Amino acid sequence: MTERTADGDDESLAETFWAVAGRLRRQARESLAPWDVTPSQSRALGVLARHGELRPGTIAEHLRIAPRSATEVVDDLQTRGLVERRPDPADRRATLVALTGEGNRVSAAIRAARRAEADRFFGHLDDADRDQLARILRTLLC
Amino acid sequence: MTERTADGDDESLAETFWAVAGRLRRQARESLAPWDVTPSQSRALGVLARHGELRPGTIAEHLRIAPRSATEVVDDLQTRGLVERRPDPADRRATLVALTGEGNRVSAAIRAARRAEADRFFGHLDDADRDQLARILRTLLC
DNA sequence: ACCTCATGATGAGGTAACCTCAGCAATATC
DNA sequence: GATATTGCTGAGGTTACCTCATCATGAGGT
Repeated sequence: MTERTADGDDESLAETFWAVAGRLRRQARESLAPWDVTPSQSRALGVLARHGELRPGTIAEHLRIAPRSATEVVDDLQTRGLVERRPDPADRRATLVALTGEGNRVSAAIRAARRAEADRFFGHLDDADRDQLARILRTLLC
Repeated sequence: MTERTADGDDESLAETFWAVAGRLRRQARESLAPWDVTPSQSRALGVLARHGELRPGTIAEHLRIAPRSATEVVDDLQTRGLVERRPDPADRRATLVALTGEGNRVSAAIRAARRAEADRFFGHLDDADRDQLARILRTLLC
């Protein structure tokens, strides 16, 4: 009886926001399944695809995570053969991480899949709402 | 590739969404620090405060997580003395989870803190945008 | 009464995505 | 040269989930 669903719980904007985040997260994970790549790995692939070879520390900055965490993501991508490390000729402490051929292919495929996924997810909105949402979210980022 | 943003990698709505999510998450964690309660625990406290005593499975539904995961959150809250379990008189398989006195106090304090936090976070928006955002997010939840 | 199936909670074990702290090597600075 | 800083990584921890198997109980049929 009454409402059984969780819909009664969005008393605040934040709650609603998190509910949406959960959905989006699940869907992202699902849409990445064909490549056996996790969301955070795919984010790192995206950064590399956009910026070319980078040091782990720089990847960390782009992903807004701790340097140590980037090491981990790079490790995972390397064992999957999607990236390779090579010494940075400019600084022998440093390492450069670059996409392999496979990494480039997978990264491109994922990019397409993510776009499709976003279309599916945000497709329930009309164009005006999508624009509104984008604008409001950007406002929140200051 | 036409990237405009120097340090922001937000090429899509989804990226922007996750950037906002990250901010919100960090801020939530911070604002909960005084009570040594994690975000997921605080969400469970909120559900209990709003609905009164519930079974773990029902809490799971409200939080949109697996029943087993609710058991875990309840465990944590119980060791912190914020909730207690008692047998459900209506079904001997089931357990009811209720806030303790302490749980009620903490839950109320957190509720206030979260409201303050949300005001701070979403306060950059004017009323119209806040309404828009809430409406759009609810649309995304179907 | 008995059998079967569904349900509620939980034990065991796993995963993703982070974190900090300490240490090593190389570089920069004085 | 001595010292501080930087870049990466090993070790180990945390949060918040998950699935699968198990056990007791409940509901329904024969």
